[in-house]
Order: sequence, then C-alpha cells, then structure tokens
Amino acid sequence: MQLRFPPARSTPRLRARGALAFPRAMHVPFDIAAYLDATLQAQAAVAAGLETGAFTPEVRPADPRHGDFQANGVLGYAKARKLNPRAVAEQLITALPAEILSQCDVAVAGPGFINFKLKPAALLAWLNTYDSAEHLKSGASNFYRGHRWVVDFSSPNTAKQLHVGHIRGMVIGEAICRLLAFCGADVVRDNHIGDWGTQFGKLIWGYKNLRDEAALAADPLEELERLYKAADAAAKENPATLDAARAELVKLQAGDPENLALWHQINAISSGAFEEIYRKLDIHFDHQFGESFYNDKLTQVYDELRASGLAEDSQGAVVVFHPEHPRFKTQPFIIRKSDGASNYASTDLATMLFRTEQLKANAIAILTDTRQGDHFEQLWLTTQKWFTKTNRSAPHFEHVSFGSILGEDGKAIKTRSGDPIKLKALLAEAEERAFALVTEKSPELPEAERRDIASAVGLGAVRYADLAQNRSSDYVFAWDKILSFEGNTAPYLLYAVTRVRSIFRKLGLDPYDPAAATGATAPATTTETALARKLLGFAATLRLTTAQLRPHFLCTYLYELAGEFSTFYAADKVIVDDPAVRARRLLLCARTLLVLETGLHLLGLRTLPRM
RNA sequence: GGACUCGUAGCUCAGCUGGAUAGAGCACUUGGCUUCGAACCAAGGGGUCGGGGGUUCGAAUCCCUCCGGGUCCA
Repeated sequence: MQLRFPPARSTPRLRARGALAFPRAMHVPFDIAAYLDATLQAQAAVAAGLETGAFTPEVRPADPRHGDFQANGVLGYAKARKLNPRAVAEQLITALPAEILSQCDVAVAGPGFINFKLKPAALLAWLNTYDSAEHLKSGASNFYRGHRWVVDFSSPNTAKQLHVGHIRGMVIGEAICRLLAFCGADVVRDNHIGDWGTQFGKLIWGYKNLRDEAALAADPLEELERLYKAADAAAKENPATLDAARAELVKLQAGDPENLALWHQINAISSGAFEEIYRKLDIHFDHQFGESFYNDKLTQVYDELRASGLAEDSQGAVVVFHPEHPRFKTQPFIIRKSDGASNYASTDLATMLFRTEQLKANAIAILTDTRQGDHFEQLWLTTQKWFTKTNRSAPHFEHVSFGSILGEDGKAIKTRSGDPIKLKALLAEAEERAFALVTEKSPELPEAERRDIASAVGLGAVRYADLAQNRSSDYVFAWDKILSFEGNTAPYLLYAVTRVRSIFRKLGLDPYDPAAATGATAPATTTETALARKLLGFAATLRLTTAQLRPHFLCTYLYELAGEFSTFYAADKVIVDDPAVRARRLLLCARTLLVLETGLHLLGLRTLPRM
C-alpha cells in the first residue's frame, strides 16, 4: 500500500474524503484550510481555465488582519506565465462554488493574495459541529487513517537511574504518540531498553563481589549504580578484575544459568524503578522490546547484508559504506565489531526489520537526542538499500531528534558534585516548589487538594517547559524559568482552564453538557469573533504538529488560545442577564475549555477544576 | 580537518519548509478589580533577523562566503 504522509498543508487523501461536501450536506469540514485548498484545486482552477497540473492554491491560515485563510498560489503561477496575478486571482474568485462564497468573504489583496474570511455563521457551524473531544478526534482522524506508526522513545539503559537528560525524549515521545493516535494513526509504543551490552560484565562481577544486601533492599537501583561504578573503578586498578568482569560477560552471553538469572534480576530491578517514574508522568508503552530481544535476530542481518553485497569485511569488522554520501563513503557503518560482538548498528537494523515485518509498521519514529544523528542517518540509508535488495518495502522513517538539556552555565547539566541530576529528585523538587506557590496563592484550600494541585502544576510545568520549546534546540534548565508561572507556561494555561470552569461552576452547569450552550447565536463582538477564529485554528495546528512531529506548535497555539480567551474574558462579561448574549458567550467558553483541555491532555498535562 | 546544528528586542524564545508593516513572555513605563478567579487584561518604548554577496514579484526563511557557539566523526 502506498501511503502518503501529510505535509503541513492539504493532501490528496483529504480531497478524496468528502471535504467538498461543506455545506451542502451540512457537513462542516474539520480542517477548513484543507477544504478550501482542495476546492480551489479541484473546482475553481478548472472552471477558471487554469493549468490544473501546474497550479497549487497554497491555502494556509492567515494573519488575522487579513482574514482566516489566504491562498498564495496564484502569485507563482501567474509569474511563471507572465500573467497579471491580480487578474488571475479575480478569475479564480468568480469561478468559486457558491457554497464557499456563502461561507466566506473573499477578496483579492496586495499583489495577488486571495483572502478568505469566514462569516460568523460559518464559525458558529464549526463550533456546533466539533462540540466534544470525540468529535474533534473524528474530525482529525482523517489525517493518519490507515497508518501504523511504531514510536520508539525513552529507551533508557538498564541499571542506570533516569536523570534529567531522559525526560525530553519521554515527554516528547508520549505527546507524539497521543497526537498521532488522535489524528487517526494506529500507534505502537516501544521502549527500546538498553538491556544488553558490555556493562553487564562489570555489573555482574560487582554484584557477586561487592554488593551490600541492606542497600540493595533499601534502594535497589541506587545500589546497582554504585556496584557498577565500584566495579568499573576496580577494573581500572586491577587488570585481573577486568579479566574477571570480561569472563562474566562471556558467561552471560554463552547462556550461563547463574549469570542469566542475575541479568534477569537486574533488569527487573531496573524496570521497577522506571515504572515508578513512568506512572508519575503518565507515560505508557505497548512493548519493551529491549536490545536483548534481538539477540537471535542478528545473524539474519549479517547474512542478508553480506549476501546482498552491501556489507563488506574491513579490518575484521563487518561494515557498510555509502559511496554516494559525502561522509559515509569513508566513514563506515560498523554492523559487527572486529571481536565479533554486536553493537547498536546490528540491533537497530534487526529492529527495523522486526518493526516492519512483525509489527507491520508503515512508519517508524525513533526519539533520541540529536547527537545520534549520524548513526540514524546511516541506519536509514542502510535499511533502504537492504530492503530494496531483498524486495521489501521500506516504511517511512523519522529520527525525531532533540537538543540537550543544559545547565544555567550553558554546559551539560550536572549536580554540583558532577553527577547527573536524578529525575526522581527533580520531579519531587518541582512538586515541592509548586506546593509552596499554591499555598501562597490559595491558602484557603485544604492541604490534600493543594498537594494534588501542586502535583499537576509542578509536573506539568516541567513537562510543558520541555515541550514548548522547539525540540531541535538545546534547552537551558532553570527552576526560575520553569516555575516562573508567567508567559507561555503550564500554570498560565492551567489557570485559564480553571477560570473557564469557574464560570460554569458559578452557574451550576456542566461545561461538557451540550445543553450548557444551546441556543447560541454566531459570535458578534470583536473579541468573541477573535476567540471563535482561534478555536477553529485547532485543526491546522494538529496537522502542522503531527506533520513535523513538533509538539511546540501545539503549545504555542494553546498559549495563544488562552490569551484570546483572557482578552475575551476581560472584555465581554459572560454571566449577563440577556439570555441570548449569555448563551452566545457560554458556547465560546465551553469550546475554549474543550480545546484547551483536549490539547493539554494530548501534551500529557493534567488539568484542574481549580487551583 | 570534515560533517551537522544554531545565531532574531537587554534576557528567554516563536516565526506554519519563500508571502503582506518580523511577533510573544520577562524586565521597564503607564492604566484597569465594591461587577463572572488580578496566577489576569489593556497601552507604550525597545530590531542593520551575526556580517557580506546572490537567486526573484517578494528572503529571518533558499544558495555561496566569512565570523561566532554547540555537537558528532577519526
């Protein structure tokens, strides 16, 4: 099956899915930009006599000053044919179907832009149609229907604690999974744990010779970390110890029952500790196919790559070169080390095959920090060639990379003693700090509720700070910034939610009860209209966010939405005597709450009734 | 040395793969709560988009070249 991956704008798959029915069949398209784009392409361009193969409307959300959407495609088209762009735009407008003209004010502007401004009734129709999380989801689920995505994220190493450096991949990965699923994809979440490797030699040796039973019982993972460090130090001092550690590794790899049992035990301890944090952060996996899972799948990789002529022997190792690539023509992709051992390249190749053939992935996304870019570029080049040679179709692949977390000095973040900051401690501190703040702002609330709020706000703040910044940049971690509770932060958004909820609470209404907003008429004041238009922008935001797998687009949108709401809230009083005005504004409040909460939940934040 | 990545207001960052007068927050100045939650809102000042060249109707965005920070590879 040939699948297309939605770009930021419209896709052929959307055109085929009844987007043209608006409003004849009273079906309101979820993504109106895509609907306009499709209609211009399929109907107007034909009617206006344009070369349809060469014309793309390029409809996109517009600056509010110009309207809701703008079509830029005429400019390039007219230029290439030495036509007057404004004249072509006028032609196109006169050829527009009546259904569009009944919904939008359309005008040519500037050198040849076509501006579309939705009429208030069209805004109302959308708000009435997309009135629940389920309906938003069904609107969005056309985007990725039929796509099965395997998302590989978190993927920590066994026997090491999660530290600050791990949180970005966890949080971004979880958000991406939720977003793709919301947009119709079938998502398989896989935690590719580093549960196999040379560290186990030292770890097992340390466990056998240096362990402290009491410490192991008290904090198993802490003790494992200590054992590894101690064994590592001992091996450096004494060559005999190093040999002994290597011997333990060889025994493990040969299937020695005692070492295998220890290995299982170490993994179980590790998993337990990871689970604790995953639960706290509401992070979930369908599978934990760690590196060891691929042990028996590596020979197939070596055999096929050699048989297909892609891999060659070099200085005792098995490597793949990519002659067409400026760098990888000389920099080898080592798939088997000279000592015969496997490495990340071997297991990752086996993983690509397993996910394609067994998990039936159309698309694979792997989240790691950007430093592993070279590795994944080589992996992907190799996979494509390998699959081609063996008549397999390759899935879509994305290395979803992200920058490092830095300390306030701009260098890799560390504690004062030079160790990594433990995630457990970081999250606890976030909750502590949030509790102090909640207590200061809302001392009247019972302590149990303040604790609960602090948890949502503290964890949400850390999480949101990681999501709100473009993932490709490095990220400077600073408590002041994360818990500043101002600007584009979790507390601001959570606060907006509580303000909306407060209105309904005051009226004794359930904001998610459809009856709460019945009888609403179209938005009337400028602030009402601005808010309504922003709400419709949710569709384009979801498309953009998933197309680029960059959750910060959704963050920015939600922040702007909360801002529009705050402006509206200050300008237009909701609880007024006039029932028509009240209903109109309550509808906007209900939908603001719906989109804010839906969006925040997609990002993994917990929302609150009050704070 | 080669490759990748980033450089936007005093600070922290957006800018939707080339669109209209480059936007937010913090900080600063000013105004707004006896009226739905002020953890809020409104208004104002603040920019050679690192420098230079090029591509075209149009460049923060694409190309070249320098400068500077970060990362990866031997």
